[in-house]
Amino acid sequence: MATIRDIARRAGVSVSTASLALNEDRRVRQETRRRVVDAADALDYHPMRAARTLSSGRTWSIHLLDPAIGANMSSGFFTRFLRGLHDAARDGGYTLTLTVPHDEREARAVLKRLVAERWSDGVVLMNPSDHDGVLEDVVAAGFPHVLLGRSPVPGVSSVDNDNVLVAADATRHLVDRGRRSLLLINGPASRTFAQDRARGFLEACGADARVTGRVVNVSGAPDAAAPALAAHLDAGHALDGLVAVSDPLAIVSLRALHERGLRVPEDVAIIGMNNDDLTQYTNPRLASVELNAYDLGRDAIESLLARIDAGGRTGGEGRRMVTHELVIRESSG
Amino acid sequence: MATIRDIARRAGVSVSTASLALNEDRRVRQETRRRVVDAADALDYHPMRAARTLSSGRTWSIHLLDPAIGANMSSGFFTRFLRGLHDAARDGGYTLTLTVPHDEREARAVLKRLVAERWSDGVVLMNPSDHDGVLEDVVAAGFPHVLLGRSPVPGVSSVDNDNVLVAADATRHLVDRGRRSLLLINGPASRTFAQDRARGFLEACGADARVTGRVVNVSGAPDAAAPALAAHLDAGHALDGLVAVSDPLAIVSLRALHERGLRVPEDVAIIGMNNDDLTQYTNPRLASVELNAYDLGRDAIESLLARIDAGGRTGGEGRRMVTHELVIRESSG
DNA sequence: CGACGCCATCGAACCGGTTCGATGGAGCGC
DNA sequence: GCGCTCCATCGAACCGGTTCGATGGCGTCG
Repeated sequence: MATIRDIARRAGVSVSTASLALNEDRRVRQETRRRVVDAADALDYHPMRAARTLSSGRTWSIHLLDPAIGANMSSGFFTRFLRGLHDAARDGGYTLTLTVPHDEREARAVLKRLVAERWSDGVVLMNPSDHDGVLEDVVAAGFPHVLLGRSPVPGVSSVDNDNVLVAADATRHLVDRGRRSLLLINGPASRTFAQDRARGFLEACGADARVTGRVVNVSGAPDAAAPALAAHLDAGHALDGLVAVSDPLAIVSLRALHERGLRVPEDVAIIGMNNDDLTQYTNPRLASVELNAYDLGRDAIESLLARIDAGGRTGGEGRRMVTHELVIRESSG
Repeated sequence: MATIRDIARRAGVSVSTASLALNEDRRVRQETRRRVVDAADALDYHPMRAARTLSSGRTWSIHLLDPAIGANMSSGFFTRFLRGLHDAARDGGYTLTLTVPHDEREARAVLKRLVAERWSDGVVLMNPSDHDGVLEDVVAAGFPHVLLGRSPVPGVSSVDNDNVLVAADATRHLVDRGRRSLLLINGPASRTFAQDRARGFLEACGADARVTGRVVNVSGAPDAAAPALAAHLDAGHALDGLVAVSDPLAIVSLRALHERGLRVPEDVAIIGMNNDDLTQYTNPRLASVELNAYDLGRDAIESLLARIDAGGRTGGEGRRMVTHELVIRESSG
């Protein structure tokens, strides 16, 4: 392994000049730089990361803290998001690091070490649960960060879909196809994304006097959608359009309707969200809302890098919204 | 940020003694260690990673090089695998780093930098395509590594399912349920996993004289299973049992059979592989083979750590096999 | 009582880069 | 010809740990 001292010796210059030359400092003469670069090429020189970090203070890596991998989020969404993160980080010259804490206590511990041991220059916080203290920690430390999937808190940058609009667009799509009695199969009422989607749904329903819209909240496994839906129908409510906040919820609903003898989309139109891989494999194929997870990842990194460049406490503030698109398939009529 | 010199000063010892005390060297007296540890606690001391790496030569991180995220592998499989990697790495005191090269050229470049700049102590190579030179590079460099999803090459450790047995077990399951005319919807014939699975399938078929087994290879998107299946039926072959090497392939086949008026499982029994999330959402629910991706991840790390501890060139050799289980659901009869 | 050995601790070098202040030579104006 | 500035380069300090060889105090043994 060649070190910078080897390069300096071979190029016939001092170590400091070699370093300046390799970092394209304009103080070194063109011809000197040339000699240094040639020597570096000849010896296949690569500066050791840890040494660079120690002296410069920058790690050139970004950490992803994600308690939810394989848990409450769809895998397809996660992998697309991860690719977005990765690509944007790489474009900025950064490497990606990853932790999957199993509970809040562990998340806080990891975050604390992350900051104290200076593993990375910034952190992406994925879906922190609503009551954890991870956020306070990171804000208090003035450590560069960006948050995913939650409403902004003062001083915290976040990147998210416009959940109000996502739900409203999906709802309007069903209304446009003539559906009048709608139901939203929503997530837990405690989560802000669910609150936002309920709002968008109800606003879209309220815009047309002929339309009635109701909301049920389900939590835990997607299977919980089936009894919730059954209760709705048993209560005698009319139903010809169904919006689900995730594709698994939509698919469970689809099965439940089928078992009650209701046809999709003839009797009830359905649209889900996330545009998971599995939408293509249902019968009928499931309409969904593409949330552009890849862009979410890219935007998160861009926001974070802005904050890093600004020195931590400021930069990339506020909430970035990522676009979404309806993906119309058979289930929506 | 407290440094080790602050600790030493507060504890009234030299820097070297402080370092030895914190690293539990038994040369330091119990009482001195106590003082140092107390000082460290009081100042909330955390050794900076880069400094530790620079002087000790160990990064305490493992890199995952995975060209396939979101591509030819199922997302659920990937996330479970990743969790396994993560958990085992964490248990060993290591952190996880990640790259997603877009093509072979980039993979080689990343790997080269990884080794030269010493980012990590070892690398997990996921599904390297059969013709790349990544393997040669890593073997030549004597860099600790472990490979996933491919037959072992001399000097390369690998972790994998026993693909011959996976296919044989799935096949025997259908035979046990009375199926006699079987078809394997296989991956590209160039991939070793596909070769192994074909072998297992044919061996299981050959064990019973009443059973006939045929294989079709498909590549690219899972949709390609439909025409392949149609061609098989059009050729006049009998068919009452179908083994697919992935769940998407199985689901596409299921739809294709349905469109030809064949019932599952009455006319044709189906079993897939990977036990993806989506198996629960098909109609009928899809039987599958659980490949224990989490264990695959854990074993990969364990093998890698053995190699790291052995100094790179040796340790954790050969091929580790991970168990699998049949998950019986409606589609297999 | 002196020599020896052991134990705990220390100082200094080292890992491989970056950066800052100093140095020396060339070019310029007066 | 002297002094000034500017430019290119250099030496040394520094980042924050680890590790090795040296040192000094103590108890033990002959």
